[in-house]
This record gives sequence, structure tokens and C-alpha cells, in this order.
Amino acid sequence: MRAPYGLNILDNCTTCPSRGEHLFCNLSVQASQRLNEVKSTAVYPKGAMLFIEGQLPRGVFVLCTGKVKLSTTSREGKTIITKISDAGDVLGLNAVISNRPYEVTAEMMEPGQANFIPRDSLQFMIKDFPEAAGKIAQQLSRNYFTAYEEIRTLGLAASPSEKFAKLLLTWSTKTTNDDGSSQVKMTLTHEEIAEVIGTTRETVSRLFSEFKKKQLMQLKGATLVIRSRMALERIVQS
Amino acid sequence: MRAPYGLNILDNCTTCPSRGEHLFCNLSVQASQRLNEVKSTAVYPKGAMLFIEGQLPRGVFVLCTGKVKLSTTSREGKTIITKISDAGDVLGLNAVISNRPYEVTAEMMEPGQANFIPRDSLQFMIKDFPEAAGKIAQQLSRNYFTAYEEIRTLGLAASPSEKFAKLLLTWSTKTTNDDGSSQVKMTLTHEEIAEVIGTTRETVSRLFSEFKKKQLMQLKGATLVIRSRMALERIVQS
DNA sequence: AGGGTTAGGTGATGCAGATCACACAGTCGT
DNA sequence: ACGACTGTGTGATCTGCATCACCTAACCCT
Repeated sequence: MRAPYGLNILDNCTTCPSRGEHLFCNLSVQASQRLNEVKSTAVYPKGAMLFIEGQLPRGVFVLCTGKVKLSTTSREGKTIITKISDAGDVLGLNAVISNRPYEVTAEMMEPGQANFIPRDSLQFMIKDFPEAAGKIAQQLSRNYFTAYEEIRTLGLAASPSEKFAKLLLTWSTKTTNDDGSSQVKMTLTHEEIAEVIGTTRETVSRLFSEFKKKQLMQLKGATLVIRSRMALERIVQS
Repeated sequence: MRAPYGLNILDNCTTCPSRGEHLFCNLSVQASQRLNEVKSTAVYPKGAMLFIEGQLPRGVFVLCTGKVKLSTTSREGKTIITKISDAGDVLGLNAVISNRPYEVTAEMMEPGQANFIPRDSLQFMIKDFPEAAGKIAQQLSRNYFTAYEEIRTLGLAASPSEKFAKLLLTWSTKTTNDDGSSQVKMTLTHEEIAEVIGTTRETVSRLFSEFKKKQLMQLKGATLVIRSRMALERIVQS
């Protein structure tokens, strides 16, 4: 078992996934030390809000364990989930850097731990350790990239089926088997999936039936078995 | 008349709009000097492609004059326009910083001038002048912000009418009159508007008739007169 | 003038997916 | 064991918009 993030993210961590490209990995000894001084770790229960859309930025959260749902809601009450974050993700960075309100709401989907770095401390860090600014730029451009992916799916994918297939593909990328199949633990409700792909709960329900019937996937309890990525990819570009 | 960007963006410019928050404004003398050495200015005709989606990042462009259309196309050929950039905008920064292919195509909508800064030079700049990294982070987070706006409109706005109203509102923000009305020069074709709001040309055409009939706007040659922002805002959240 | 091209208007049609309205299963608290 | 949730399946209906199929106007070449 890998050491949880909270224990190493602020060191010159060698155990980080993504080959140390994460924020605050591989900083100088002094910078890491400073980070350790300003960070504070806390455990959050399921349903806890790390921050809420529209709030002034208090600081950034580095997620150690657990999953976080990032979402935006329109005035009419429609909600979209823009991302499901997990261990290692940095939340609220854009708001802090640009000093604008958080653009999303971050809610714990399961109990978990996160490091909090206050806004001021982060800004002082940037001043004192220019190397940190580079790291942050990297992280921001990664965030931008995923935002752009989102735009592409929302703007270009025609039908809900396509978006659903796309979503399944992103889920299966992490755990692809040798024979092309893969298994994922379902953590989202149909309602939430609907909010991710921008459709209704009913449609998601029907998509599940449809995809099962077409042998694209099957459901064993809470684990989703994806038969073949290839078949899904054909759906996406059809 | 304000001096065009090309003449001042690389100086400690006092004539910049947006109170100097633009990339590469207010740098130290040495840094500006370096920038002047590595930049190259060119004039591009209408239709010229600064870069194309999927290309490896060669560098960033700082737009001096003219308008640039940023767009993405799906494999099936559907195109969305994600942004219309104008003077002062920095193009291709994310791709260069994250060293990933350009995520959009940048096409000149009218003849214009731009400064080009090669990828390597920019990276050396960051190394040599840590202050630049901060500027870049600022710029990236601004980019992220506009991308997020895009996600909100695409994901949350229900009907084409709503998106259209929203678009008109963003156009009119720049030039609002005292009585609530405003005039904008139309530079996009219906087809292009359709690609911005993710609908078809025909629907845009009908939207124009509809909005005209509802007295929300009127058209005098190529200038669009928006009657009242308030009325549009009601549409958006209806 | 004439033909080609591009932008814009508008009617007819069809269908995917939102919406509404239930019914049913599982899980919680007491 | 009981309601009271919350999550899920599925039918019936209704409609907004994509699609197709034209047509007109303006503009640019030679």
C-alpha cells in the first residue's frame, strides 16, 4: 500500500504518482519546509464542502484521500459536475491565483483528508520561492487542459450516448485489463452521472439498459465491467 | 489613438489597457529587454492560421491588432468556436507551458499583427526571470476562468435562445450606453455564431428574427443595436 | 451582363430526449 | 416491522431543434 498523500506530498516525495509532476513535489528543501509550516491537515466527513462557488478564495486544498465532487449550479438550479477529483488533486488554485471567487463547489463524496494552504501563505511562498511559481503554472495549465476536454465533450459530442460512452472510457483508462476489458467501482448515482454528461436521470437509466443490451458493459453489484474499449470508441465517433 | 500593442506590449507599458495586468507588462527592464530580443513581429493576412489544433507547440503569439478565431473540430467535422481573441490576448500559452499540442486552431479573422515568442525562449525567460513565471500563472488562471465560463454556458444554458442572449450580453458589456442600450459591430456570420453557441445556422437565423420581433435588438447594416441589457438578462435566467 | 460563390431567410418534417408519472427495490432510523 | 427516504427502472406524451430543401440577395470575378 502506498503511503497516503498527506504524508509525503509536502516532502521531496519519491512516492508520488505521475512521476513527481504534481504540485509541490520536488521542491527545494527550504520550500518544502515552509510548506510544512503553513499547511494544515484536516479530515472531512462525507458531504463536507471544502468551498462553495462564489466564495472569496481562502486558500487551496491538496486532497490526500477521498473523492471530491466539483460542481457548478445555475440560478435556475441546474447543476453540472465538472470533475471528480481524487488523491493528489489541487483544488481552488485558480481562484487563489487570480483572486476571484471559487468558480465551483467542492464537496466530499466520501470521508477524506486534505491539506489546506491559506491564500496569503501561498502568495508569500511564490514571492520567496520563485520555483513554486513554475510548479503552479504547470498545475494551472493542466487544469486548463482538463477544462478544455470538458468543453470539447459538452460542445462537440452530439448525443447523450456519445457522452456516456466517453465517460465510461475515461473511467476505464485507469484500469485496463489485458484482454481489453476493465472493471470500475461505481461511485456515482445515475443522477450524478446525468449531471456529468448534461442530461437527465431517466436518460442515464435508459443508457445503462441500452449499453447492457448491446453487450458494451455489465453490472456486478457496484462494479462496472466494461467489455471492450474498442466498441465504446466506435460509439464515440459514430 | 492608442499606440498599437506591437509597439508597447514588450515595454514597461503604461498604455496597456486592463491596468497592466496583461502578460509581460510591468516586467523589469532586463526582462523586457530579453523579450525584445527573442520576439519577432509579423503581419498575417485574413484567414492565416497562427497554429492548428494538434500541432506541437512552437511558441506563443501576442496579438497586437486584428481578431483571431479560436476553434476546435471533432473527428466528425463539427466545429465549435471557443473564443474570439483580440488585441492584447496571448495565444497558445497553455500548450507551450504544459508542452502539449495546441488544443485549438487560431485563425486570423481579419488582417493583423502579432508578436511571436518561441517556446525555448519563453522557457529560458522563465528560468532567468522568475518574475515572468508569476505573470504567466496569472495569465493562465485568466484563461482558465474564461474556459470555465464557456463550460457554464455550454453545460448549464438550456436553449439556444438562452445562449444567444448570453452571447449578445457579452458583446454589449464592452460598449454599454447610458440608457442601457448599446451598439456592436457584427463581425461574425450566422454560421460562426452558430458554432459559438453550439447550434445550427438556421436556428441562429430564426433567433435573429425572433429577437428583432421581440424588440430585444435591431440591425442597422452591420451594427447591432441592443435595446436593453435587462430584457436579455431576463431571457438568460428564464 | 452573366455565372459563381457566399450569406441569409423560411417552410415542412421527424425524431431524440426532456418531462411527467408511476412502480419497485434497498436502506436507514426508531 | 414500520414508514420514510433515496436510488432506480420504464412507459406515455410532447416539443424544440436539427435536418432537408429550397429561395433570395449581395458580392466578386472576368
